[in-house]
Amino acid sequence: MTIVVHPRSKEWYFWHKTPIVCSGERGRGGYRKQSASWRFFEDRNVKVELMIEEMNKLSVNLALHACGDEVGRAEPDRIFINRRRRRRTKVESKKLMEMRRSTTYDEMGEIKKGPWKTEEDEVLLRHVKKYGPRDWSSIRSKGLLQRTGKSCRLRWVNKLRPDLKNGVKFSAEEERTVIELQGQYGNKWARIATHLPGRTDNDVKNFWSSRQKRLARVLLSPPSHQPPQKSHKSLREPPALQKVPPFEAPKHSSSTESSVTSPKALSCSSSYCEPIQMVPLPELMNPTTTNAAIESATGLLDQNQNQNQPICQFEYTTIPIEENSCNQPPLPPPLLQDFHHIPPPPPPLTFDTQDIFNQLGDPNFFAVFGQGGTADLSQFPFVQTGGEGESGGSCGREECNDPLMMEADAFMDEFPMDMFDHIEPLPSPSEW
DNA sequence: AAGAACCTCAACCGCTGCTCT
DNA sequence: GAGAGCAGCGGTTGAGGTTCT
Repeated sequence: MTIVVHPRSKEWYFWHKTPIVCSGERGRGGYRKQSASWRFFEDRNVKVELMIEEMNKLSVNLALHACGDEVGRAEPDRIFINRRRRRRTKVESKKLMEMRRSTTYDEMGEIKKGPWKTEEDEVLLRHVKKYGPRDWSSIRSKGLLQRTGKSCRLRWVNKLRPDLKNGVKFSAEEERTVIELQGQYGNKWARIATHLPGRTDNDVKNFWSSRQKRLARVLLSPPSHQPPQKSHKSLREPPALQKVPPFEAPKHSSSTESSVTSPKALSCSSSYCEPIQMVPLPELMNPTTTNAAIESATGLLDQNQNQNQPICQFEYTTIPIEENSCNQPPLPPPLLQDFHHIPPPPPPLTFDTQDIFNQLGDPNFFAVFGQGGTADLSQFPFVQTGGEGESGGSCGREECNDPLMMEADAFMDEFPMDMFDHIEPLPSPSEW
């Protein structure tokens, strides 16, 4: 986290993954490190004391703009942080990128994070040339780069190492290899990568992860809602997904494991593996066969076929599916191999504004701010604490009394309309 | 044109195991 | 043998790009 101050506008940029813009007039009394909400910054390694001191010195008030994931509001003594996962528009993304490119920011002695610059790569390459790919931490101790040894090593291994197939998609052969080896070794990406020249463990991991997500989505999407590829996904399937020929792959031998929910069962650690015939992935795209295949593979068809609403149990979850889709002839069990590693369906959107307010209703939520306790709730304008307090004043609208009733956009409406007009790309440093 | 959904990939984090003192 | 430091690994996150609505 880095703090950037614009000398003219006195805007503060708290540089994390995304900037938070702070500007405006100072309230009476200046800032004090008082509110538990400062923890928000402390957790991000912001030098809070310095920040407060500087803010008081410059007489700037703090208002948090929505320029990324963090959204909040500030009052003279405290800051209210909310988090809102909002996808940036293209315009916002461009602005952000422009800001990042044009901003030179004070390192304040902190470790640099984020994307690598060409100059940094060059420094790293020079170091490796001279000393070999080792002593990563010495790069920082020698003052060559403000990066951790870990970060340097990662950069070298994943991007700078010679003979890497950067930007080259996995061939069908490579995909086959990964699938096969994953079945053999489990998620030992580094080990798998040793069989793939020019590929890193990160490459393999990313490939596998993408593939799993894709498969999971295909499996979880209701068959009846799959018109002749309304889902644009399979139109964009990578070639290998469509062309991977059948191949031999190990199979879990334990019949009891096939429907077990333990994640341990996901990897083929069993010593007894027998080769099975794999079904080409395009089969998975067929909604009429997929669910039946799952049922067949998990051995649940028999259990459920008498029920009115057929259920396809898949690993951890139970998925109601369309009646007719389970009446299709099942595929042979080998298809199971491909489903073993699919994670349970993701939870609902993790951290949107509604979640925030749900959490605000939970007394334990504020424990994360360190000073815990419901007594602190009064500091938060969106939480009804029973008493009147000053909290109500900061809200100014009756609907705010019920956090659960407050919509995300209503929260945004709390900001002055012109506040967001303030967000403009920083001028280039030369103009400062 | 704008937004949503999805994909890819770079980079970070936490943990583990190894090596050295 | 204990502890510190480091390298490596696997999981996760988030930015940016692409495609579709």
